[in-house]
Amino acid sequence: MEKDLSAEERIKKAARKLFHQKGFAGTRTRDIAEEAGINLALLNYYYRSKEKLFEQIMDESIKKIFFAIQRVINDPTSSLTEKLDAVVTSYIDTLIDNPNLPGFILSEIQANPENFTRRIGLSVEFILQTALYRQLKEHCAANEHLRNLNALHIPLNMLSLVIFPFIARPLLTNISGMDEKQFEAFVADRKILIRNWTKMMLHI
Amino acid sequence: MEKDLSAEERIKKAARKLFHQKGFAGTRTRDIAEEAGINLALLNYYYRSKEKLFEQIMDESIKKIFFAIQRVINDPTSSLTEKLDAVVTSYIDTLIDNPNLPGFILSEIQANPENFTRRIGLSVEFILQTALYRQLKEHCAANEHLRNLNALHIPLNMLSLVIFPFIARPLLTNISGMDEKQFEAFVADRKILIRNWTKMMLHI
DNA sequence: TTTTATGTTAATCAAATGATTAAAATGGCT
DNA sequence: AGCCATTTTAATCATTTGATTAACATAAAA
Repeated sequence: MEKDLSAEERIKKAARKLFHQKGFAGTRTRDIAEEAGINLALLNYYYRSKEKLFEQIMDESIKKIFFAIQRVINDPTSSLTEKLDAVVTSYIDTLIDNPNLPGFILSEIQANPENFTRRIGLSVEFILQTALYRQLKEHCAANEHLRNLNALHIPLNMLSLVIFPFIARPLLTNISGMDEKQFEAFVADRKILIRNWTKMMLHI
Repeated sequence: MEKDLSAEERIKKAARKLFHQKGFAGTRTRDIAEEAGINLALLNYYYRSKEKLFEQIMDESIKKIFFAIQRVINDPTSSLTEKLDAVVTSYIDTLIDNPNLPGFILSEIQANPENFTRRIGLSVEFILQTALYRQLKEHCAANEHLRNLNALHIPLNMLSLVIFPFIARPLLTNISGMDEKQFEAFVADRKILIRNWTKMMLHI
């Protein structure tokens, strides 16, 4: 219970933590209030309802995970290789700071797909129109080994390799016996590895 | 409402569908009853409680996703390459038939990690002791380019590349405009692709 | 100091939800 | 048919849970 934050901020912080962990349906407003160290009524005083509070958290979460890399992949000056490198690095850094973010967003998408295509909708088409994706398609078109490859596989692979370890973290650490520090080192190692694997896939 | 199944079976089928979609907390027993076309009380008559019913669904789900490949990866007669191929193929086939399975299991792990390490615990250590993993480590040890690579990255990559598209399916289909058939074809294509990418990573 | 706006709390409400009960229906068995 | 075990239902209960209310506290403004 951090006294240096305002009640409103403490509520949002607690809500983010619990929503990220347990999802919307699995989180009770009373738990948020307790985690924030405030009276339950204050939650409704500041945020009107559980839904409204959730919307705010979700919007901020989506922005964080989608827009973290937007500048990188739209930079017209950098090369394809430079972009691949920058994307992987900045994404992994974001996820190390917010390890539950991917699981949270993907769970809520699965529980409520309609809601989501609407919410993300516009801010998602941009992926196919980024400088990165254009460079990728050009590269595939120019390389005879890649000419029959659906270019979509490549960014999907990068996201898979970056994100999945965070989603499967409890399992992964349990299997391998890694602690939190070791896990962070393990995924940090993957910054370079994923860049190299991706270059292999692209025959670079 | 399939009349050819017993009430007990219809309940389990409905429960599986809803739990897989909405998770434990997001599913109401009344919804299960309605989906199954039976009276709510019947659910408790056959399964005692929502928790007990969930346990059954979860146990079966875990078995399905963990033991689908157990024979393949423990086969002492097949080569490493053959195993990689078989694992990817059988896993993707399983997931095409059960597209919500990974999202379901991973969501519940995230919401309730303690519960899970206990539940999976024993049946998970086996991964590090399989024939596949041994062959993998031997291969890495024998190859100078791979000697400094933590071998764990490789099976993790395979699982990432296989599973993640199913977890991100709503997003993926939304971005690319794929329909269900096209998505299935897309992930089916990945059977061969992932095998090849994995072989690249292993310098095979 | 009184007043007023803002922040906070305890108590309570109403709806949702998991579960139970007691009665009714169903189907085999003699 | 009559009897018995099993299955199914409607009605109800008890608890949980999101939300509201009315009172109280605090601090700034007049």
